[in-house]
Amino acid sequence: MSKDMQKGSDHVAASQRSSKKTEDRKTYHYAQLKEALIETALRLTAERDGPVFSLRELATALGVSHTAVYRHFADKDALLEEMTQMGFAEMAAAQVAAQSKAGPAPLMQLRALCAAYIRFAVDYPGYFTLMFNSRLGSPVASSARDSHNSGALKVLIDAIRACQVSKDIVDGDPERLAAYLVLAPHGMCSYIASGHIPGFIARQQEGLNDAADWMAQVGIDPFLIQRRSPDAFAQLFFSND
Amino acid sequence: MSKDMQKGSDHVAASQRSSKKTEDRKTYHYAQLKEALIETALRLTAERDGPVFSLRELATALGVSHTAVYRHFADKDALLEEMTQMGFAEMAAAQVAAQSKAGPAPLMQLRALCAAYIRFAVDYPGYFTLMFNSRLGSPVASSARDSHNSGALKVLIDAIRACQVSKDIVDGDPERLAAYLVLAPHGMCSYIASGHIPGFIARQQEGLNDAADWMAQVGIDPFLIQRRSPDAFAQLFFSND
DNA sequence: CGGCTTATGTGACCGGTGTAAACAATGTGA
DNA sequence: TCACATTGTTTACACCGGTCACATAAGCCG
Repeated sequence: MSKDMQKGSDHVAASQRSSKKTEDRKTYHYAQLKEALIETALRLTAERDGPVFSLRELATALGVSHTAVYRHFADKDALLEEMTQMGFAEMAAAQVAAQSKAGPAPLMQLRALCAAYIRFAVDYPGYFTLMFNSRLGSPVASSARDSHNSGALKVLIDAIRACQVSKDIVDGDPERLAAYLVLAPHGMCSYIASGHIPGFIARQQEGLNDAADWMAQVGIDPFLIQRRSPDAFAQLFFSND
Repeated sequence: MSKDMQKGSDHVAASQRSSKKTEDRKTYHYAQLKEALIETALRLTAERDGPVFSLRELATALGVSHTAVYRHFADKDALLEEMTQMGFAEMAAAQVAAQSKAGPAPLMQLRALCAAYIRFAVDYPGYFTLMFNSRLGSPVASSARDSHNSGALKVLIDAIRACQVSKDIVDGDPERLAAYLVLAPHGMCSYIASGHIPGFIARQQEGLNDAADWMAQVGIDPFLIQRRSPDAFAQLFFSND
């Protein structure tokens, strides 16, 4: 069942070339069909803003019989599940990247993380839909998704801890803070992924990019030790009307 | 090339008819099949936490041929679309009910509305998934959904206006406030509907019912004119740890 | 009443989809 | 070299959404 994940760095291209040899007789295709399947499935998911493809389409796109998929995945859900895990990994990577670009200030890092959450859903709506808005049947998948999700949350939790150490935001269970801070961005992402961008974002902000930064500021402010005054907060909230 | 070798082996359709033969008309069923279809479809959706049924299953559950559905709906999306609209109507009704139960104070009403948003997703996850987490193809459906959604938002916007008049919360575009206030509850609902209840809610709160009230308080507080102090806010946020 | 139109349900069928089973070609280790 | 596990193919099945020709009930009009 568990296959050794040998790292044949890229023989895919080579084996694909083999088919170029004359009329690609019955010679076989991939040594690593699995990688190619995932890759293509991810591409289709990205193109269509969601895991909207059939196994047959996927297989024929790679010039392979549709049942070949079952040599590498138990069923379609297993494929989707692996893709989902890669989505969480991608998301975590995006978070880390955003954090490291934000400079040394813990509060700036925290804001960058919140903004990156939104940006991820904007940049990869297919991933987001796959990860959160689609229904994987098996409870196994669900638990795996949960663990990966908390893995992605880990970065956020650490950032919150740093902000507490630097006395930027209030003390208290960082996990709880992280879960709450993520709700509003997640809600917005859910709207976006389902094709419904809240009107005030679409109209009154210049774009989703700005909106991400704006939301990060607004969302975190209530937890700052040195909060804005009510007036200043309102001014921030209603900026660029 | 096997187009049609044997096709039979499904004659369950007559069973229900013969069973009701004694008291009901033998041949015909419903003058209003449409209502029965929607009703059953909603029941299945509620039972399965999402619109997970086939037209054939739906039809046979009512003892009719699956093509009968097409006498009342153009296609499956049309059925789902009508169900979606009923979902928004149900949600708006729940909002109004919650508001009227909250007493006369505008701020209490606003809190009740925010809590009711979450409670709706908890009570009717099938509806919620249908309304927000499923992908209706047609842009028509999407626009109808938007308008109905803003219809549901209308109640919230009015409540916000009332709170501004009563000097409970800050001035500013009520629509924008409404859209933002709804994000965190919606994010939580999206988590819930996708089977992922944030850990801190499941563990540290007594239940989702309490969590709804808690979230309404926490979410609105930043916009109060008489905000809590940072300490008091933190105390509220980390209540019942 | 009889005949017409219209609304509604039926069955046969099409292309497509996920999945299982038997089979065949490949590569690898003994 | 040869058995054998790996991997892709062929065939087949049950199910799905959707179309079409057809049957039949309901209503309407003379």
